[in-house]
Amino acid sequence: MLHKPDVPVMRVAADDLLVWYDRHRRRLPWRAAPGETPDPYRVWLSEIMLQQTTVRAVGPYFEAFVARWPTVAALAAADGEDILKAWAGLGYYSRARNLIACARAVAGRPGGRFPDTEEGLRALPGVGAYTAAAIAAIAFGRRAAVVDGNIERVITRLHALETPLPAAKPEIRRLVDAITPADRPGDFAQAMMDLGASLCTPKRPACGLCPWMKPCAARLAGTQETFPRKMPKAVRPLRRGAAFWLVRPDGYVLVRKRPDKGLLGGMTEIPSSPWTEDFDMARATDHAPLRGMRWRRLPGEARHGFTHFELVVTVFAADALTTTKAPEGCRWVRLAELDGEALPTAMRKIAAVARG
DNA sequence: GATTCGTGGGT
DNA sequence: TACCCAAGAAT
Repeated sequence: MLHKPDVPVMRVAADDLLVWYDRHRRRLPWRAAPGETPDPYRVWLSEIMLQQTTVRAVGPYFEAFVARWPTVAALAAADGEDILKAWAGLGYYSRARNLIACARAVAGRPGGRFPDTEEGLRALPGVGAYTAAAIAAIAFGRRAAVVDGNIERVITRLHALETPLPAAKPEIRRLVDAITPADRPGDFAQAMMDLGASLCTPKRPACGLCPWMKPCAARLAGTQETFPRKMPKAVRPLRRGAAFWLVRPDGYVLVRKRPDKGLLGGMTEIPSSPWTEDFDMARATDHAPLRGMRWRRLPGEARHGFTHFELVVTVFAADALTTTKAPEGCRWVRLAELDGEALPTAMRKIAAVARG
């Protein structure tokens, strides 16, 4: 099944990659200098932030977090709401909720230290197969098969692996495990990720500079850009909804905390209707947080793309009184302090439409 | 195994 | 413009 008589099987040398890495390693805020002992807290925090998130986007967030919460104990002792506010804009907010739970779990362990094995790490909230292996290897020098999106691309090209993702994951893991050295496993993992990020890129890989050019089966066949194979993805539907911008004459606006689970869980929102594909805009104000208001539809719309659907929100505005009580689950926030709230980007776009 | 879960930048 | 993609995890 896996035998490909037309593709020569070549020996892949971990050393060739490590030599390249020692010369070209990226300097990243969370990466310890050569010879220095990595801080498990910084390794963990960066790995959580980097899940499905670019290095560029993570940078400022990582710096802000370690400046404000220098240790896992400090993070564990922090107000959860402050952490959500600091995370706002980075996306995938369940990560922030798991971050809090994980910090508190670690702080409650003997010595307040992270587990130093892949298995122990895997049991922590928000730590899956990739992150557990990455922390074990990078922070604790454990030999572990680290497989992220970069490494999937590198490995499927190296072996010209025809199996489409995600079905290919178990085989990729075996192939990575087979070449992971006992010495410098953390550097090896980071080297493969650097390779995927800088040379073995999705488009126009720089094969001429690659330390693994010779053993790469896809390069030999000239098909490197076609890997990894992937299952076609579903079309993204369009959902619509309404948001309700209620302001008081003294400069307060009504906001609401979203349920802890689900989309934008635990974050602050401009009170909104559900978002559906068959939203009835004529009955939009049925979803308003307060009845009996003179809701007027504002010009323009807020558009935002989520992973699995496209969103278009129509904004309705009304004037409240200084004495208007906030409905259940809602609260008043000073307009000038709205930016400091745990507002996801989608909500900031809605606020921008409302404020003209 | 398939879905759900954000956001910004690159092409 | 309309995709694609990024140091994935939880359910």
